[in-house]
Amino acid sequence: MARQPTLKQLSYLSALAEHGHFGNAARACHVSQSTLSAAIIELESLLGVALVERSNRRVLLTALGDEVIKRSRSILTDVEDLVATCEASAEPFSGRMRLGVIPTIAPYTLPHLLKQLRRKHPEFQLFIREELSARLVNALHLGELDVLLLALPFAADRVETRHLFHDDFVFACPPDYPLADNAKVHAADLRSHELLLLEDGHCLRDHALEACSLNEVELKIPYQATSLTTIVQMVANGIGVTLLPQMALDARILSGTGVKAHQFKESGVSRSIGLMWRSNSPRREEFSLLGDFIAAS
Amino acid sequence: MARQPTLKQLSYLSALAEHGHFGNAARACHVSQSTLSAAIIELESLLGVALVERSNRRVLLTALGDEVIKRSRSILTDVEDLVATCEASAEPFSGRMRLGVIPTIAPYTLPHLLKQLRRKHPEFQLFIREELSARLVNALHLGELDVLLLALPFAADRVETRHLFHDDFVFACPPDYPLADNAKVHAADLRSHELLLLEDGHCLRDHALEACSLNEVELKIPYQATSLTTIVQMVANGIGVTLLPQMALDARILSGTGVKAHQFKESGVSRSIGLMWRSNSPRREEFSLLGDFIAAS
DNA sequence: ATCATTGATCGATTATTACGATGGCGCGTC
DNA sequence: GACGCGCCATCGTAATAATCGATCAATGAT
Repeated sequence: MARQPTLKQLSYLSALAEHGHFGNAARACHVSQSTLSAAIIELESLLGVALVERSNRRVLLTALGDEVIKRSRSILTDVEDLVATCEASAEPFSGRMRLGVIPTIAPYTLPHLLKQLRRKHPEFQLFIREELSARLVNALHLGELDVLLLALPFAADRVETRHLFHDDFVFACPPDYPLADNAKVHAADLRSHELLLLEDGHCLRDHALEACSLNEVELKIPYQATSLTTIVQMVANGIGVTLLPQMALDARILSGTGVKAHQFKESGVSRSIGLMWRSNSPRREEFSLLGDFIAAS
Repeated sequence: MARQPTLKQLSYLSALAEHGHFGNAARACHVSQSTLSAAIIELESLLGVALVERSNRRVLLTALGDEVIKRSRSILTDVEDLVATCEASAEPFSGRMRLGVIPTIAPYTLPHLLKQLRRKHPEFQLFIREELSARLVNALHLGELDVLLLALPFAADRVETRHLFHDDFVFACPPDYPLADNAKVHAADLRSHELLLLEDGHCLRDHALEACSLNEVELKIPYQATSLTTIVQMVANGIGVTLLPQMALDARILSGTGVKAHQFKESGVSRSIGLMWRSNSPRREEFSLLGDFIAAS
């Protein structure tokens, strides 16, 4: 395997080509003339070719030297770009980050969040991936994602989580449902309704039931949908009732459907929204700052 | 000025990303694990960012690390290309060379020479510049050219020259000129003819006169042309006679014109064709080999 | 609980880089 | 044509950095 020239050698060569003079080039590089001379000699010896032609009056580039200079300058520029990229990423909200989000959060939180991020931190590149919690955690451990935005708790090893805010559940029923407009419902009353829920795998399902202290087996669950929007349509058509997260309502998921929403009499009927990252991730503070940002926006 | 990462560090990082394991990567780089570990730490410290995420089971790349890896690989490839370019140029006839040629040689020698070069040394890139000797020497000293192919002698400082071969002069006259077909002419006889020569600056003019031991003032020179082809046309039209280099005849400069060529009775009526390069050029042997090639072809 | 694996750390050694001083060469000058 | 000047190469030495083997600490696996 042939040895490689040093970036330092290449930059010295570049300076030499620019100044056409060993002494001046050395001064520009903040090294002694002998150092630069030795570096050029070493470089030429390494490459096995003559790059510059010395004379007492000036220094000339060989035809090959010219080619090498061009390549060297390109390489040096690339290295500087690499460093600049890292420098830009050194401060929070200026690099790139891969965020996994579950489907019952993404459509309701991301539009506003991304808009705010773009406004406050235009350099920040946030890549989004929307999948079920289990898949997200898997991707997290595979290193495909850096941090997850999901509903907690969700069992996972070697991770840290941070709670951001609570997202209340509300009771959603058809327009003609026998319930006064401003009435609040009891979580326990759900047992007597045809409850529409998302299909297995969506944590919203589990969290909603748990928040209401309900057990799946004691409920009538006629159908399982794949998205909250679908469920809302089904509720609007009188097929049943459901539980919706407040953030979906805030995002106007009910607008135009006539479906009525009722708060629960009990407090704490909610899910916890939080971040999750690998416990040995080197970007913990940055994730934490992202959490602050999400909670605040 | 921010410090630069080392190519070694970048290659270690690349190996680490490839193997996902410090020990294996170190083995692949033929260094100890501690060395590679220290190098990565140093690199991260230098860039001020976390590139890899360590755990006891595997090594994961940060999102930024992924970006850095991509850039690093590109840089490393560029460096390898640079080295390869030089290696290819290390052996003669495989790099690039800038050759200056005078107008009274170029059209008659280059076609065949370049064809042979391409055949024997397809990797060799020879850049040609055609100008008068004085300009070529100037360009040579400016470093714009590496070597010249011209007629010798030509006064110049700090150069070395090498004679390659003699190029005989022949006497060229109109078809109806009063001279037996196979007759040879005396150089001294030129005094009585209307002699057409190239304009000032062409060394052919001086060399031709000197080869014939003639002085410009004792000749009838009705017109000065800018190219041998033009002169031949004028000779064909009966305007006068001229001296032509044998290489031009070999290149069939007379074909179709009816102009007759006559050798000189004297031997040594010729010009010397040779190479010239800066005396401190580092490619002397290569120029010499090029000379061999030209003389042989 | 114990063990195996892995990356980080430590101290010693070696290799590299850098410097100032000096030498040698080519060019211009007197 | 001898001299002086400017310039790059070389040398010896000092500082710096790279590398190694051994060991430690942390983390999963058994």
